[in-house]
Amino acid sequence: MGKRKENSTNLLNESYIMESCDLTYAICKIGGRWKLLILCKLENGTLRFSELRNQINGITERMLTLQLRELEKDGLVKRTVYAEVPPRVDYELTEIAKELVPIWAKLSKWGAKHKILVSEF
Amino acid sequence: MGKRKENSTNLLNESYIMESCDLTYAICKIGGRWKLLILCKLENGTLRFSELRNQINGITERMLTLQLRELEKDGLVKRTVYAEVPPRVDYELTEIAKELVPIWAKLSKWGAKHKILVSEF
DNA sequence: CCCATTACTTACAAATTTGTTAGTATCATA
DNA sequence: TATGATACTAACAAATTTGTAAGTAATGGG
Repeated sequence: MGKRKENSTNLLNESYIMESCDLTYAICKIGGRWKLLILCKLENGTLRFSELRNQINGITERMLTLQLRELEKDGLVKRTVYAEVPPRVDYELTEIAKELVPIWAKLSKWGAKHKILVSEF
Repeated sequence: MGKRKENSTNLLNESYIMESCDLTYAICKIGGRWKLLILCKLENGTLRFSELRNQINGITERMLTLQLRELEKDGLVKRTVYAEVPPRVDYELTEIAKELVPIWAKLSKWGAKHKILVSEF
């Protein structure tokens, strides 16, 4: 998000892990603080920047921008800019991201169940 | 992993997100740097601390300990200590974690596919 | 008594992520 | 000409995660 240091142990470890484990790779792509919330909001269709901002409690414009940029770079979100003033930018899920939706659904279900189980102990 | 500051915006945001999105909740539970690699190694059965350490390239004992502790606290891994010297500690997936295995498998597949697609552009 | 083994801890430092605050550009409209 | 709306960016600070290096306890074997 800021630039990362090249050749830090940290970065090397991350690279190694992403290479050696497709699962880690997958989850890294959606691992930012707000990414999943953003992706979930987009499940039902296109939204513009301000709509996302308003639907996600607590996110700052900076964070929203950063997370969207990464999602875009990673091919999960498509960004469309309209040449209007005031500006208008739309975001939507890519095909690749849509493939994830049914998997998310299961994970989400697991999360809900697990949340209860753990909080009950 | 170190203790977190109470009442930081960061922590509040995290709490909010975990509450409002089961998916984020789920993924947070497995989001540590080495957690998935650990969980994957345990898919085939019980391993002891040193076996995990040896099978995961680059992990330090500190990190392995920290991640295992969180996985244990979150109910994903079961820790069994034997009263032996030198010490012997076994780790295995819990039932809850095993429920995730088929989901991981799909995510992992997606990751593998996505990795290729993105690197090709 | 000394050493090796195993599964950790501890104190510290570096890297990374996240948050805060204050801008910026553009142009239609008042 | 000043204002407002929208989607950002920039500089900085705080919080959090990750890594480094050096221990520790207990006990069987030499």
